[in-house]
Amino acid sequence: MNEATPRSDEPGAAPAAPRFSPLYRQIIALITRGLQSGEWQPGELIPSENELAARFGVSQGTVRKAIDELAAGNLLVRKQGRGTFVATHRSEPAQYRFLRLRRDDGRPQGETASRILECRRVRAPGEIARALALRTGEAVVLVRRVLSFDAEPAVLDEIWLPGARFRGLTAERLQSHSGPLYGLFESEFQTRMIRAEERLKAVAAGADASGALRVPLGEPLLLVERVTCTYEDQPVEVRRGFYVTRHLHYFNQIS
Amino acid sequence: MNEATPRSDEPGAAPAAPRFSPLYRQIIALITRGLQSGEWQPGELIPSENELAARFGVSQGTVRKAIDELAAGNLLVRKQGRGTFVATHRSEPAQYRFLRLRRDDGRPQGETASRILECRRVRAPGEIARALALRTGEAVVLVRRVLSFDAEPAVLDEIWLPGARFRGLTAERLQSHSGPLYGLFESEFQTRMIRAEERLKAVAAGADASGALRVPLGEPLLLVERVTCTYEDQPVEVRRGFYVTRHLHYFNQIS
DNA sequence: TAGTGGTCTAGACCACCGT
DNA sequence: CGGTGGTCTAGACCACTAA
Repeated sequence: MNEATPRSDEPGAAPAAPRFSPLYRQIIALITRGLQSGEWQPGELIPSENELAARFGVSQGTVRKAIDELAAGNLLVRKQGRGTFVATHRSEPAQYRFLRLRRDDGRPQGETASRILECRRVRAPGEIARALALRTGEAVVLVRRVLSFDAEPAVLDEIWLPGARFRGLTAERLQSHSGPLYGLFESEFQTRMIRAEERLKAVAAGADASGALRVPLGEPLLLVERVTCTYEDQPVEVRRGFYVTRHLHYFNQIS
Repeated sequence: MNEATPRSDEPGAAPAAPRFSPLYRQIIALITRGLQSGEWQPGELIPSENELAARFGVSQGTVRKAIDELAAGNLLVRKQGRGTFVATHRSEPAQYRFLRLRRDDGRPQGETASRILECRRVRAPGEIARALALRTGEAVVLVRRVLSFDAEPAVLDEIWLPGARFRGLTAERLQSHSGPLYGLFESEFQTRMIRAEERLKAVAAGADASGALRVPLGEPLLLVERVTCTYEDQPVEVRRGFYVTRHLHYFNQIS
């Protein structure tokens, strides 16, 4: 590190603040900045460890530790002999990281189809605005869609996105896109979804869900409320999904 | 490593098997064995990195990498300046790793009470036996209980445990115990729960759940089916929990 | 064969904890 | 203060990939 050596932590600084930031944390921040700024696009190869070490003026081992953490956080993907790549929602084998629905029998999830019900620009209700760190009434995009597995309606999604970031998103664009939504967001709106928090509840199907999912009124549905964040933990999506769990289940691993 | 250097991978060995096991993996296995055998009990301090390095005949950095992974897997807990401890379900601040229920308002979870409905030794039904890697008809312990938060019934649990491992488990012992069940299992039955897989569904309350949880028949409930494993991914518990999610939710983090 | 990440070592120094 | 884990470095060698 050429300037601003991390050891300097001025003793007169804020008292309760973290008193020390190791070098590799700063390297993490620098690499993250490169990802965020689009210097390295999803799917692309980033410079080698030695190259980054030279650029940042630290040892290769320190860069290695930084990349280790970023890879653990699913921001980068290491491939021995080839290099380190920016993770992507498109070509990843593990793109099911965010859709945790599985068939009760172990069989693979046949064909997945998405039908867009609507895509409107509206003013953010208070609750949504709060979750997205916007002001109430600011523009948001509301998308409603039904996801089907093997022609069976499985999920009714209601998706809220900040209007500014998703300028130009239309039903046509959504309907004509194939593959995971987050792949579209990443390539068309420079927004990569990194992390999400979900709250799950069991609810009875209302008229809306009942109609869209073709299940009886009152059918127990799994309600999944998600807030998704991009870099720096910035919230950029709120989602309410109603899952039909008659032949499917939400899978979770605790470890 | 004094004997059996990892480099030796005989070329004539099984073709599809992993061809190379790094040193630190072997250290992980050795430390895990120590945990499993009870050489170091939950909550105890394990030897320092230097001491382990000397014992195993490797460098301190290699032991460090092994402990890093074990700490990431919640088997060990590092405390700077003090040493490395065996993780425990008793005194951990993050003992809520396995109970992912939260109040809808952010407030802390007042008092948690457990009422044991029954604790019987029975022959394992086929499905349970399969999940526990037992033979159908082998002895298992069936525990049924209700968990209440602030005197509100919240969870009806049906817990299946291998009879051999949990010899001597009785309703009295369960009822008289306070704190998380896994703490009891760990101190009384030398069984530490490490990892779990859960499948979530929404279901309608039947007569059983309705009565035990004091909710109307047909009330949507969150059904959580869990298989819990101890060391070496050995399954040692099957659980079916019915969660009342009127004022609570199941919290999950995707990252 | 050259270049990448993966492993292993040895040694230095720092931050934190208990005594 | 001594001992612990935490960070950083430098260098060696291995495993894997692609050209």
